[in-house]
Amino acid sequence: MARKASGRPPEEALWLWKREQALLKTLVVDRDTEAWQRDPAFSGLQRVGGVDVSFVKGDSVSACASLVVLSYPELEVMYEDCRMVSLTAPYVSGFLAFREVPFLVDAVQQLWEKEPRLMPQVLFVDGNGVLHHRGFGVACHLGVLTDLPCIGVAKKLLQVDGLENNALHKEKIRLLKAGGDSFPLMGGSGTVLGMALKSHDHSTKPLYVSVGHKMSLEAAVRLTHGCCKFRIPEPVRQADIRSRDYIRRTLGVQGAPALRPERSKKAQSPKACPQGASEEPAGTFKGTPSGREAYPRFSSVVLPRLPQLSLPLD
DNA sequence: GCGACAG
DNA sequence: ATCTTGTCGC
Repeated sequence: MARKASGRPPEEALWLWKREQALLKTLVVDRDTEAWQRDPAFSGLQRVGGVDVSFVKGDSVSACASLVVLSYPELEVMYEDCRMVSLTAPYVSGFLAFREVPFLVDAVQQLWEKEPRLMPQVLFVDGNGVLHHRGFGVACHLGVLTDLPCIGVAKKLLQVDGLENNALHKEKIRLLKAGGDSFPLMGGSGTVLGMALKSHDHSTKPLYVSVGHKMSLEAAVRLTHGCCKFRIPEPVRQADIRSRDYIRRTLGVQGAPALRPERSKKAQSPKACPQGASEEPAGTFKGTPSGREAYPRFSSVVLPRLPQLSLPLD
């Protein structure tokens, strides 16, 4: 029952999405807002979060959205939430957030309701922040909707505003010596959109870090390096590993030759991990008249619902 | 036809 | 994103 991907949205929808991005972009804060962000050792920082969405192989609709929270600086998982969702919007470069962000916001919202003390003080997002076609990537989008500091971490350079993955760029990468080394990514307008970061000593491919929300680029790069045990920042890496694992166990019985006849979909709770209450797949926009509003919009709907940001005191 | 294309 | 085994290195 692998549903197929919707084609490219009509220009009408893309126009609305661009308008949405332009509106929300005015709310982005691209500087440090928390004391720990300026501390040389990030003292005061205790919880870092990561989000990711993994897909079912032959299906472009079924996916697993995950949110994990790790302790800092130990980087041990203290919270995990994986849930199957049905994506409605197709993937369109430049509009990734409209496909994935609603589910990530839900996950954050649920964490706030059930384990507010575990709310991360910063979120690592798989994708770009201001390093984006219109300066508002998925990391900015999630940051604004949740009001949490966010860092965009992409694995490939998004070639926008004059940025090119050309010979010169590759040479700069080759010159990065040790983990933590980086160089600025300057857009055509002379603005630094992000940094290419060698996340650890023996990594060939850099990470492309950009500001998502409520954090300076300098702090974002420094913290990203501080969260890398491997090339991918541990919060995002754990979210990725666990979401894929969840999928593998969810349809492992049906997908491959059943080695274990008695294996339903019940196995999940290593730590303090709510496994998505196993209800109907989220993302099936209920109060939506079928036919109209083919794609979700949420800014003005979600913002008022979110709780006031007041970091839990320990 | 060719290059781009976050996830 | 996903399709995919072994292999080289610490």
